[in-house]
Amino acid sequence: MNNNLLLEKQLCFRLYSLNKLMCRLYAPVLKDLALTYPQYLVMMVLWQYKAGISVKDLGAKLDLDSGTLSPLLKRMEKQTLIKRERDTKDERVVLIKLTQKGIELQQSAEHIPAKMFAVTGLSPEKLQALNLTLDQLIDNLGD
Amino acid sequence: MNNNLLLEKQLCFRLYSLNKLMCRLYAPVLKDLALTYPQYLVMMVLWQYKAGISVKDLGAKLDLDSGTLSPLLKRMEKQTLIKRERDTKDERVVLIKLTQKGIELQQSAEHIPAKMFAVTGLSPEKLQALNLTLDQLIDNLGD
DNA sequence: CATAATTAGATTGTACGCAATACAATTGCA
DNA sequence: TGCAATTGTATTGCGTACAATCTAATTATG
Repeated sequence: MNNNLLLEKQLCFRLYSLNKLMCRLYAPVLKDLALTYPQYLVMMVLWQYKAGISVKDLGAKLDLDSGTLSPLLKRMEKQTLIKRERDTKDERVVLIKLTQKGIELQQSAEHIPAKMFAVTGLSPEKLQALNLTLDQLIDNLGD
Repeated sequence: MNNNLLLEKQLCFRLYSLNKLMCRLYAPVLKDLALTYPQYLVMMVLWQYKAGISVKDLGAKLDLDSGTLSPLLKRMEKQTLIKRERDTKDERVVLIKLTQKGIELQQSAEHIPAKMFAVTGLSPEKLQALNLTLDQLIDNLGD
């Protein structure tokens, strides 16, 4: 009997498990900022693009489509973290911009990366090596 | 300005992206078996435990709670892939067992691991090294 | 042996993730 | 210019994830 179908052998299951573990580890930290994990990812993009970014470009960065982003962004708008404005140059485009509250939240998030790095228990070198391997894999999987 | 909050620097975002990429790559392959990705994970456990397994033990293997598993298993029961029976020794326990259809589906899945391995573009050695690193990380994150 | 504590599942409510579809704005081209 | 194709976003529907809560069954303890 072929045993290649064992759960423990699958790379995909490791990635599935790790993603869930990460979400759970971030959850209590992000709760202080009243953010969910995907909302935190959105905020990281917006902190980088303070002039604003279209839903489309945001989706390209996060690899998420409008079916996910539209309701997610509406919830964030309701929390007054972001504003949504039609682009006057192209009315199809919705530009996402941080509110003052959204901008200020960055300070409260500055400590998170170091904190989460510590949780991984990896040395800086191991982390970098892992990141490189994962980037290569993302590339191979034809992102 | 601290730039540790860049999306591209985050290990968590790589894992988040890879998990989604994996799901998308499996989706068309699993569509032939009429399985979703989490259902495929459940089937792998059941193919290993043909005598049956409790919902609790299944949840421990997959790291999923009853809030996720109960409806998921009901959908699988509706597809007649599995049966759900109360354990006569302990009426609180629900035992999950494959139907004949569920058992036979394994043959149709045997080709999937090799196929997906090919997609990764990794050598067997690189894959094994990556799996080891990820297992260590899973361990560190306190699975 | 009665009752409190524990355990196994189910249910409810919220939030993704994504396919499929719809629609309005823009662009391309005859 | 007129109209088809394309583009950007929104909506709908389904399937996870998971916290919180509930119920029934079992176990522990005085």
